[in-house]
Amino acid sequence: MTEDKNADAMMDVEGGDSWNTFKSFLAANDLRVTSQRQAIFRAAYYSDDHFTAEDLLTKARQIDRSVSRATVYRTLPILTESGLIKEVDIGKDYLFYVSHRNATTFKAQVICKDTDRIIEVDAPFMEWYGKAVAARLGMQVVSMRLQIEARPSDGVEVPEVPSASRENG
Amino acid sequence: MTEDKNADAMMDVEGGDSWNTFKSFLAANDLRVTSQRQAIFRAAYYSDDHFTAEDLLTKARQIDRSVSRATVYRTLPILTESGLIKEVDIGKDYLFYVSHRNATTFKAQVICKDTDRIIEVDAPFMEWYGKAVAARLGMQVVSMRLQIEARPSDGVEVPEVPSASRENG
DNA sequence: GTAAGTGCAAAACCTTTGCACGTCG
DNA sequence: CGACGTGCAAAGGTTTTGCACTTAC
Repeated sequence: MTEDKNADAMMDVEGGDSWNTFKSFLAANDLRVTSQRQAIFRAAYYSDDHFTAEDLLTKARQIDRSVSRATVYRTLPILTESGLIKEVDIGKDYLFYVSHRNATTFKAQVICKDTDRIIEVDAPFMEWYGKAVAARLGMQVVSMRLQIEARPSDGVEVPEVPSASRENG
Repeated sequence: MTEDKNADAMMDVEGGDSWNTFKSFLAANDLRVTSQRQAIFRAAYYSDDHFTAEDLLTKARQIDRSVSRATVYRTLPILTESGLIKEVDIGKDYLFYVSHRNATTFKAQVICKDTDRIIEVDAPFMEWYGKAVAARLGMQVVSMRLQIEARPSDGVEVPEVPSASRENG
């Protein structure tokens, strides 16, 4: 049940057939295509915002009732390793994730202390800077994160950014 | 027991009387000076490396046997709020802390994936960069972190840095 | 003397894991 | 049909908390 055509139908919405990317990744790693993985993939990849494992469980269950928490936790590493989503650790007790659609350059996170909103900001310069810092220590960058906790300046209203938690730099 | 003179005797080792700073902070916040807090302060502030809560418990107990895990966890926020130590979250299940002696400029952390060592690196430029990024969103920086996971470049031996996990930039 | 601090052990919380059953290929 | 995947519930591991006792001031 939940034939491929469902996912295939929406695969071109974002311009790339990411569903096929995912299926290929599964095949390449001798992993099976299950209805649960498909539901979790869809819920995650087409999310417009940062989400937690619990969020993802809820969304995936709206697609396929049989999805369990354990399977969500077991599928998240597959999605991150396939590059379809990105893990975002902002130092809370739980992790966030974001769909990696369109992501090309390095992103920093601005975390609003008042609203808890996470804003992904292009910071291409950081890629160079990180490499330089690491090189000075004779090391190669594996990964990197820049996070800025901030709050609205006095008198400035936080703008509503409907369905777009990404900004350009 | 454990008279003030013990702490007072070592207070000038690092050039500032941080013990008095701590006592003042406690007084200013209507908190009491206890032997456990003194032991934890000493174990934390005079640490030469990043340490966990568990590490701190062990070290503090070498100074005062009566220190409990609960008190360590209850004292850590006091130490960070007083500015004597700094919390370092590198995304593991547990937090690290570093003594904040000498710390003036913004530091980034380079985390060696091979050795798990954390190296504090001066990155004063980041202070400006973070402010600029936040300002563009109409926000003010509350705090910031730049972390670089890296591993030794091929053929490069990681240098031993005895009693100094801080580097200059 | 009284309010604050402490130790102990249990609770909390997200995430992982063991096991028996289900299902993809 | 056999190996991989899943759901459930219990376990894990760090940090927090309730409670009765102790201690600073």
